[in-house]
Amino acid sequence: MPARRPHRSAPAPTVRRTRQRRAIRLVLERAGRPLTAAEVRTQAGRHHRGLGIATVYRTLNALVAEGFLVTVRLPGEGWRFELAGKGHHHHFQCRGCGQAFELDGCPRGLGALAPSGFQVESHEVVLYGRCASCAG
Amino acid sequence: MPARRPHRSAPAPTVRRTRQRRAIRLVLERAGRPLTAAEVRTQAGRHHRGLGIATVYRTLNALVAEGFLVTVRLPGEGWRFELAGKGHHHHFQCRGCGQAFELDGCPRGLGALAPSGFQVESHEVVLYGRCASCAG
DNA sequence: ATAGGTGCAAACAGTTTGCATGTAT
DNA sequence: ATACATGCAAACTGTTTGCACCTAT
Repeated sequence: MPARRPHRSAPAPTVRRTRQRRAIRLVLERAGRPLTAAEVRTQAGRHHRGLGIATVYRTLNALVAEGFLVTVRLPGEGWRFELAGKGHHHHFQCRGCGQAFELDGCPRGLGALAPSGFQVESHEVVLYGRCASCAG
Repeated sequence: MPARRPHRSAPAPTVRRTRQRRAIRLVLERAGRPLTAAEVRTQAGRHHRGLGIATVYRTLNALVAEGFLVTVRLPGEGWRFELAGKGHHHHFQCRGCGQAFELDGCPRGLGALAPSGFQVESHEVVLYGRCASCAG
């Protein structure tokens, strides 16, 4: 029987404040829209040269685990990350620049589309078109 | 100046009827819902052992190019393929079995969700929950 | 001093492509 | 007979993981 670690002694794993993490958090806080890992790397890389993509993913996933970010997936696209706590909303993707944006509001009566016997638990809505910059 | 190929002489590339293509078309015709390449391979493979995944993709993409199939992409999922010509519709994905199903109808007023300055060109709606089999 | 973080490169999954062989025409 | 189709393996993209080195604590 292996010696059991004494109760209450598990050292809370220290979360360190590194330059990379500061930069990544800052980028997300300022974005106001969901960002891909590549977008985060590019934007954070302006302040911190040579930021590795693995570090970006690890940090983003850690921020999701601690509840600071949530993930967003659009059809045919990779992971995006946005600030948590915004409540139910949907997204818009621009066909010009490819960027994703947040939308307010939610259409009603979506559940009525499901055939009988199907139980609807949640839904996603994505609008496509041109963002304000690309439409101009 | 390179010798130009004579007008009207391009030999129309013959499309061959192979066992694999028959099987793949048949699977899609009978599915009644969008299938992944892996699903197509499994189902076609019942009639044709040892069907290569590359052949499945090449055939599916050819069938899309000739207008027999259309592609469907759900958030976080790979390509799916369904029969063309069904008109505008959306999809349901079961959280139990992961399968995708077609829905009828379309909610109105989605465009109203977009902020001013954004031009909405199209939209996607995906419902999630449990299909009739998985809900039972 | 030490646990945790970083960057590189390798591993991975889904999809596509190159090439030698097979086969419908 | 010929050109298109197939199957395997390699290439590719986006994401994750292993590992030696680095650094905040």
